[in-house]
Amino acid sequence: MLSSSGKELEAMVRSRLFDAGVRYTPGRARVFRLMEAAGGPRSAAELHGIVSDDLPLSSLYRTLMVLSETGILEKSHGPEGVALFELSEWLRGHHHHLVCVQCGSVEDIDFEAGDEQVIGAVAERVAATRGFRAKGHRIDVEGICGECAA
Amino acid sequence: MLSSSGKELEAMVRSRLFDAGVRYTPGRARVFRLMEAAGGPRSAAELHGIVSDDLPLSSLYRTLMVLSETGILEKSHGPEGVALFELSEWLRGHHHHLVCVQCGSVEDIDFEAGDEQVIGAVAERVAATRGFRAKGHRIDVEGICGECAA
DNA sequence: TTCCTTGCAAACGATTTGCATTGGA
DNA sequence: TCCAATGCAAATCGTTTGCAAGGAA
Repeated sequence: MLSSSGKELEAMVRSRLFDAGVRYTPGRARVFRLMEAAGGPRSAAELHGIVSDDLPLSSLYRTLMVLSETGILEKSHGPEGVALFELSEWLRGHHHHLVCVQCGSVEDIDFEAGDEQVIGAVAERVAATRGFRAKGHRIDVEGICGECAA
Repeated sequence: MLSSSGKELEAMVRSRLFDAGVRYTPGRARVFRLMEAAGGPRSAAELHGIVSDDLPLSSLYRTLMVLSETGILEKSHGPEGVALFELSEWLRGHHHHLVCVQCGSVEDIDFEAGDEQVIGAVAERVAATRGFRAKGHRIDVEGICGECAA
């Protein structure tokens, strides 16, 4: 679940961009709202498909880069290597992903606090045995989504 | 830890390639041994750096593709989007990764059986609430490696 | 001989960048 | 006025592919 509602999030984004000396333009607002509405990581191509009308790919990429550099979005990569973007954790809240190995869809999923705590503890303990200081973890649950199972 | 030792693994690879009607050539053996020796996922560029002498990138890519298609290797993507390859689970055994957010290095890490069981159960339970049938999971523990912390 | 494999060079596709233009504060 | 933001086209870079030559069965 999102940690705050629309207006609040937008205010947080606006102020972070301001602090970075970057304008909150209509184009950026548009991309931000798309990401807010998305239920998981999205590729530039998918986003472009939605706003295909008047938003050049290069501008979209530039917007995604600015939002990533300012910490609004986080960038990752799907199984085929295409870049995927999603709201970063301080806006969206900590979560994981359900990845369908059949159709490739990716959905956000929230674990319960208790489960998170257990997993975090395991991660820290195991990492420590290698002189590694754990800061966080990323989990992809792989399987078959409802659509594909039907 | 690897589930079997060198000779055994090679025999498994050889027979799987044979079943697929693919030859176990010196070039493929060479790449396989590199992957066996690697302690984590490796990019084509990294591998090429090791055998730079006489192995064209295109041949290396083709070898990696053949080994992936036959299930010897698994392909994923690093934070910058470059393709990474590693021995697949039936050869290497189930494991996870320690990812250093500073230098980008990726090391294999084995969780204890008990921890795996707990995590697997959580993943299945959570996935089920979304009509998703969990088959497995992938965990990246992010943090600072010993080298970078020093 | 018949396929599979290899190397080279060319092709690809996703992403990035140079540059001139537009627009907001 | 001034600097950031935009659009377009061209450039990049990792990766893939066509094609002809080399080799094993």
